[in-house]
This record gives sequence, C-alpha cells and structure tokens, in this order.
Amino acid sequence: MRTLDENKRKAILKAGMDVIAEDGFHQAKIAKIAELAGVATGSIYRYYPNKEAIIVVILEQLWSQLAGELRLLVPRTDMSPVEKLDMTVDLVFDIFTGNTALALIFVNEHHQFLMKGVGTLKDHYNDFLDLAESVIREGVERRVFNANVDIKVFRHFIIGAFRHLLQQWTIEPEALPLNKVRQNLKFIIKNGILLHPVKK
Amino acid sequence: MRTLDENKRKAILKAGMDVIAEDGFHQAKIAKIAELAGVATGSIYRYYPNKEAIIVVILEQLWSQLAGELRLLVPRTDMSPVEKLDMTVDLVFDIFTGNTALALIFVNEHHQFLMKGVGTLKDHYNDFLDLAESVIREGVERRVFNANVDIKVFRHFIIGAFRHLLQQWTIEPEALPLNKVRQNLKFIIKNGILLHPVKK
Amino acid sequence: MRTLDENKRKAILKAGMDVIAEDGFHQAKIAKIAELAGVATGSIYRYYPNKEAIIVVILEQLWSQLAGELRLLVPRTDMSPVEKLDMTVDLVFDIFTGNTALALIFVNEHHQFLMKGVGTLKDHYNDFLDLAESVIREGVERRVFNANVDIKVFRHFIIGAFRHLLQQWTIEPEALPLNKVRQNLKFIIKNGILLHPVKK
Amino acid sequence: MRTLDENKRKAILKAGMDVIAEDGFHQAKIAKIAELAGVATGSIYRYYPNKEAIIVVILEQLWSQLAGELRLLVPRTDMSPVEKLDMTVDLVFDIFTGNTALALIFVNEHHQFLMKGVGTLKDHYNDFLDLAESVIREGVERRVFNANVDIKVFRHFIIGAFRHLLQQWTIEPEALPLNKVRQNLKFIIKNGILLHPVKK
DNA sequence: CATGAATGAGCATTCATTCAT
DNA sequence: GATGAATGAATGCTCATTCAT
Repeated sequence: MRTLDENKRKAILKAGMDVIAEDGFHQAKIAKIAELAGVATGSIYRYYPNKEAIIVVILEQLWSQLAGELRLLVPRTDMSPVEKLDMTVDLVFDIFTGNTALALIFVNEHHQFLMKGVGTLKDHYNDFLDLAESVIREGVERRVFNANVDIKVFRHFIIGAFRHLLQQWTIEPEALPLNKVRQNLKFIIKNGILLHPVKK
Repeated sequence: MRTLDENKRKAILKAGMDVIAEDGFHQAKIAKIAELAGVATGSIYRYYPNKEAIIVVILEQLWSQLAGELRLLVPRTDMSPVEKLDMTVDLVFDIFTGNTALALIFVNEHHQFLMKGVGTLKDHYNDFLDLAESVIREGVERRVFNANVDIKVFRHFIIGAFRHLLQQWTIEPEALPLNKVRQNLKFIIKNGILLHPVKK
Repeated sequence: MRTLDENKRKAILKAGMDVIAEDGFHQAKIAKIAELAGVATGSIYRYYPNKEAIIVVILEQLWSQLAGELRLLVPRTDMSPVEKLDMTVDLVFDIFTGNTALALIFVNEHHQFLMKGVGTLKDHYNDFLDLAESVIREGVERRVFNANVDIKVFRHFIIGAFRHLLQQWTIEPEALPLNKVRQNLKFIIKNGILLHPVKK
Repeated sequence: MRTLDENKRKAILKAGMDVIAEDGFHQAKIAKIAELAGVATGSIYRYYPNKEAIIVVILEQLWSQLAGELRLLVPRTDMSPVEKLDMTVDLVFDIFTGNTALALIFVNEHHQFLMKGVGTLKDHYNDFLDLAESVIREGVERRVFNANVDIKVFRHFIIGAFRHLLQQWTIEPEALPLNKVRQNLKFIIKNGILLHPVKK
C-alpha cells in the first residue's frame, strides 16, 4: 500500500525550489527545505533519494512541460514559422514570468545537472530542443528563415540570450521588465541590429 | 634577499585556473592547486590571501584586458560601427580561443563573483560593458543600428548568447567550432534569422 | 521520537571539563572530548554550538551554584558576619574539593572568558561577588570588620589568594591539603600574620 | 667573533614583552614581534631559539632581579621583620608599577612556563620564594608573626592575592590605584579584616 | 510511515620554524 | 650575520545522509 502523501511530496518540491533559488544548490540545506515544507528532515528522504533528486525533478518537470506545449505547437498548420517562433519564445517567457524561483534555478543550476546526466532531465531538455529546432527547420524549408544560419548555433544563441536576460531580470526586475525583454528578444532574433540589413 | 617570485605567482594563478575550471570553484581544493603549481599548500597564501582572491584576479585580468583593447577600438575613426561591432566580438572570441579553462571559469563562475562585488572585478566588467555600449550607441546615432532595439537588452542579449555558445563549445568543441560560432553570431546579431526582413 | 539526551549533554560537559582541565582550552581538541564522552565529533555540536560554549556552561554553572548558595546564606539572622565569612569560604572550598578538573579550569581559564563577556557568565560571577561583598559590608556595619579596609580590594584579595592556593593544590595536593589551606586562609583573612596586632 | 647585536637582542625582548602582554603568548605572532623590534622574522631566531625562549628570558630576568633585591634585604639587621615584610611587598609593587606589560605577563603567562620547567626560571622563582620565606621565618622566630600560620600557605596566599589584584589593576587602573592596593594589601596581610582580633 | 538525533568525512587557513640567498 | 620566502602539519566545524525509536 502506497501511503506516501502526494501533497507532502509537492510541498517538499516547492520548498526545495524556493530554498535552492535563494541559496543556490550547494548552499541549500536539507534542514531548511524540510522546515519550509513543514516536514521532518528525515522525511525528505522518504520522497526523494537525495538532495540532487529534488532539483532534478524540478528541472525535469520544467522541460517536460515546455516540450509538451511545444509538441502541440509544432504540427499546427494554421500558423506561419514566424508566428511559431514567436510563440515558442512566449511559451518560455510565460513559464518563468511569475516564478522567479524557477527562473533562478534554470539560470544558475540547470547546466550542471544537465551535464551530470541524472535522470531523464537530458531527455526532456533534448525533446524541447529538437522541437524548437523543427520550428526553425520548417522556417528554413519554407524560405522564411535564412538557410545560412546554422540551426544548432542559432538554437544555443537564443537559449543563451534568453538565459542571461532572465538572469539580469532576477537581479533588477524593474530596470529590465520581462515584457520589454520579450519584445526586444523577438525582434532581434528575427531582424538583428542592422537598420538596413543586406541579405544575400 | 629573497623576493616573492612572480613566476610562482603566475604558476599558482595558472594552476588555480585549471583546477577551478575542472572542478568548479567550490570543489576546487587548495591542496590540488598547490600541487599543480609545484608549491607547498601554505605558499599559496603568500601570494593570495585566500582561494577567492585567485579566481577574482583571473576574472579581473580577463575584463581588464578586454576593456583595455576595446578602449583602443572605440575612438577609431577609420572603422564603421558595424566593423567595430564585429571587432568587439572578435576580441572576446580571441581571448577564449585556445584557453578552455578561462572560458569555463567565465561561463560557470563569473556571475557569482560579480554579484559578490569583490575587488575591482565589477569595475573592470562595467568598463567593458560601457565601452561595448558606446559602440552600439555610435551605430544608432549614425543610423546604422536600429534605434528601436533597447541597447541594454541588446547588450545582455549578446553576452548571454555568447556565454552559452561558449559553454556548449567547452562541452563539444568539435561539434561547435568556435570559428563557425563566431561567424554565425556576428551574422545573427546583425541580421537576425529572417531571410526577408521587414524593417520599419 | 528521539530527543536530545540530557545524559549525553552531561557526558559531553564532563568530558569537556576533563579534557580542558588537562590540556587547557586552546589545546583541548573536540575530537578528544567526543571520544571521552563516547559520541561522534559532530554530535558535540548538537548540544553545544561551539567549543567555547562548553567551557562557558561549565563556568556559568559554577558561579550560578555558588551564587545560589550564598544567596541563602546572606539574609540569615542566626549567624554572625564572621560565621558568614567563614561559611562563604567553605562554600567555595567545598565545590572544588573532589573536583580537581573544575579547580584547574577556574584557575587557568576563567579569567579570559570572563573578559570576553560570553553568555551570562559575567552576570553569575557578579552575583556571587555582590553577595560576598554584602557579607563584608554587614560585618563593617556591625563593627566587626575593619572599616578601613577597602571592600573592593579585600574582595579581590581573597579571590586571588584562593585562586593561587587552589592552583598550588592542583600541583601538589599532598603538600598542600585543602583542609589545611582552608583553615589557614580563614585565619589569615581574619587576623593577618601579626601575633600582636595593633588596631586603631 | 661574537657580532650579535645586544641592542637588537634587547629590542626583541622588549617587543616580545609588549606583544605577548597585548595578545597573550599563544596568540602572539613572531612576525609581529619582529616588526615591532625592527628586525626580520628570521633574525629573531639568531637571538632566541624559539618563541618560548623569549618569554622565559623575560620571566627569568623578573625573578632574578627580585631575588637579587630581596637577597640584600634579608640579612639587614637595622629592620624589623614587619618592615622587611612591607619592604618585600614594596619591591614587588615597584617592579610592576610603570610596566603594565610585565605585569600582564606575570599575571597571565607566568604559571604555565613555571610548570613546564624551562630554563632557570624555576630556580630564580624559588630563590625569591625562599628569601621571602626567610623573612616570614625570622618574624615567627622573633615572635612577631603568628607561628600558627603555615608559612607555605601564607606565601602562596600573598602571591595569589597580589597577582589577582595586579590583574584587576591592569583591567581598571583608575578604579584600583596601585597605591591604594599596596596599602590595603600590607594592612590585611598583617592585621586581617577583624576590627577586634582575638589572637590565642 | 514519520521523526530528528547521530554520524564522520572533508578542508581552508594559520604560523612557528627553516634555510636559500 | 641578516633576511623573508617557503614550508606543511594541524584542527574546529558543517551538513547530507542514516537509522533507532
């Protein structure tokens, strides 16, 4: 009989998210997470095998959700590649807007756990990347996006730009409102900085 | 009279760079740095007051050098804003090409020490950012760059894109050769992804 | 539910007392205290925040107990000031007789922690001193003790004499039995060394 | 040829006295002593084999000097035992008045090095104690001092009282002027606290 | 299942002393 | 003799994880 309390599992995840966002993964103390979740220290280990598992689940859920939403977007025939690209950006912005803690974790911790290859995190992340890539590819095939731009580079380009902007936003949210960032980001990735571009 | 050996100081810095790049700052052990540098543990502390000072000096030198080079570039009248922008990107790429360890430290550790506000790191970094901004501004004023793009956002945009691409490069250098990255980056920030951009 | 074991807390205190008495506070090693107490190194820190706290509690208890006993003695109307003075000396001798370790800690370490002003040590110590002073004062008021002797000096005088005698006793207990010391101390503080005193 | 500079030797001793008085022996750093003495760290070891030797020499000189002065006092036939006792107290007070650093070292550090039995410290100290004892003994034999008081206890009694009063004086010199202390000390050791002593 | 007390490996830093110059 | 750079042993404390209750 499985009597583990799913509410408690979620409470621990939420507490873990807040504490890790605030203190960073290495500084985040299990005892503090337990206290915030309202459970005993030892109880954490009934729900998660170790501290790492907590953040991995957080990140897995993040990319799993984004991949899921993008999966619905990709095959739509009622949208142009440009609209899909904009929409992809919106998906990502939306998930972090209003969840600063999650943003901080993505910004600061995501990379190291991706590298470690723990759990299914890499799979979910690659799912998302592949789907995003297919959006670009469709644009290239339909001669809307420039075929000279390497898709792989472009993909990393956007993610990196986004990550850093998000990081700056968590530092000074007023100076860098997400709406402005979102709008500028969309514009730049499509048009670049040149006022009179000369495409060949 | 025996004096502090500047070669030893450099050896420690180099060893610190390698170990920190490999293990990350928090996991980097002084004993390992000392061994790699060929000095005794305690000798580290004759040259640097603590572990943090080592990485801070590494980062200060990085930005100090970049700011120095950019400072020479900015006032040049024989180059167009576009050329200056390309050149700025080159400066940054050049310093990391052939120094994977430095790239890793920039990618993984720079942010936290910038936030801590230790030493003159922030000053050097801001110097660089301000100079880069003036390149953009000149382009806008001379109606080469699009005035509708927020300069602050654009700046973070490039840095973030660059940082992430660099990170990916350290992971799989063959799949993402820096030359290709550099070329694509320059292109995208100038022209965006659209094949037939519609500027207003 | 497992709770902090008060027996363990006492065992640590006792072990701390023995090790600190033997090696001195600065040389006393936490690992040695833990081993003597039969607990793990880290367990020490569940009961006491740091090494200093251990000795401070030891000293607080010492003076707290002495002040408590003296507090009962001071208001008694069935005893003369002389009897109270003798009794005060007895209180102090009694607490150290049979506890060489405590004596050593008082003799060697008390002063520095008093100066540091950690915890409530100073309060308890001052309580004791004030009560002792009131014994003297009563004697002076009732014209049994000499008003020409400065009470403050006299107080330090006794404590110092006692501390040093205690120190000697810990060095060669046989050559300086506490009973003999106690008796002589009582005599000298009352009568001095002169055979035929000439009081004015 | 002995070319070691005796002025330098004295400068080190003086610097050692000041630093040890200020920081305590264990916290006193050789580098700080060297700096204060105006010599290089390594030079200290040309004059003293190790840190301990410095304080031992300081204490040896102290007791050697006191014993020397007392040695002249003891055989004098023009003074009564009471005068000699007073004079002995004066000798000791005089050496510390105006040398707070030496007082602090005597108060805080003397005991531990006496115990260690390093150098001739113990000999000089015992010389002094024996001479002081002979003063008392003379008083007892001439029926001026009370034979019932154990000389050994009395000796420790005075030293302890003195040490503690000196310690208090270094803490709050204004509240406890040495003149007042000296006068009270002399009075108490002779007459005790009783207004109407009843000697048997 | 829940609890929280117990565990113990792990590490940056200090500083008396040495010794190459 | 003088210097001061180099050495490296030594230790209090943290905290993720375990496990007795």
